[in-house]
Amino acid sequence: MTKPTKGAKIAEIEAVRALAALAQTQRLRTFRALVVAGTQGLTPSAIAAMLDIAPSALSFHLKELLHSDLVSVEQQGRNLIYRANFAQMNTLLGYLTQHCCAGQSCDVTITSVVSC
Amino acid sequence: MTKPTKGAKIAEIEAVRALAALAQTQRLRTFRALVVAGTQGLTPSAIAAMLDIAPSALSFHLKELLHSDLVSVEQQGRNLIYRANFAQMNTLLGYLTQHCCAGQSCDVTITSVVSC
DNA sequence: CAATCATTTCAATAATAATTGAACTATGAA
DNA sequence: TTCATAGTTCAATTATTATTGAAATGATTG
Repeated sequence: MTKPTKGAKIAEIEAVRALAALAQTQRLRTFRALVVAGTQGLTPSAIAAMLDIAPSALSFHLKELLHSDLVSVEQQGRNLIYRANFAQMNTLLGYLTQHCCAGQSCDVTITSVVSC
Repeated sequence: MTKPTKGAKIAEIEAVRALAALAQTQRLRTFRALVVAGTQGLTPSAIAAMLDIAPSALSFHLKELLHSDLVSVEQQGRNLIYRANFAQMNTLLGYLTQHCCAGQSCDVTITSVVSC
């Protein structure tokens, strides 16, 4: 048994914002790339190269992700480093599980999810 | 330990669709209401009353939810009964957990999620 | 300092999504 | 039948999002 986290709470409006941030192909891919990159993070140019997306479009999408708190930025020299905010993603998953997964089959599924 | 489910897979495009379906206040509320209602489900008029939403707007939102397979409908006399599709919600959660939650802190969170 | 690289910002446009109200369809009840 | 109820569909409108390219910002290097 892993130690359970408290799991910060999230308001409906923030949940909607985070869902909207992920509800777009380019942004979902961006976020996934950041998840894969882990603590090291990625620069916008690296992401743009991976996803073949225009810099200004990427900038726009990164801002959406920032606003929903799903990613963070840090400046490093003349690069920016974006990182996935795992805590916020977990908070979102917690919200969805608690509010949108009540009732039957829920705990079964949650257990399956542990395989991640 | 609960028995783990297989957890149907979902493609990126379906995940995006499901996320988009939930990424809107009225629809998130609608879905939540259906989750709470459980197998009994709810009629559009019941939902419209609960959420104070115009019938045609609700119809539009329900269609979005249907398209993303997060809800199902069944006709019953002159009413329609909408129900949350828990399996699809679980599939979405599985997708998010596997693809957007890799790396550190994931299993910790998943465990916390079991409390749902 | 001048040049360059990384990135953002801005304005214009294009594309999608949401809201409204009226009209339509189907079922069941009087 | 005829009427009322439940819900959808449609067209018009409005609002929100996304894409583009050009210009601006800011840090680093020569």
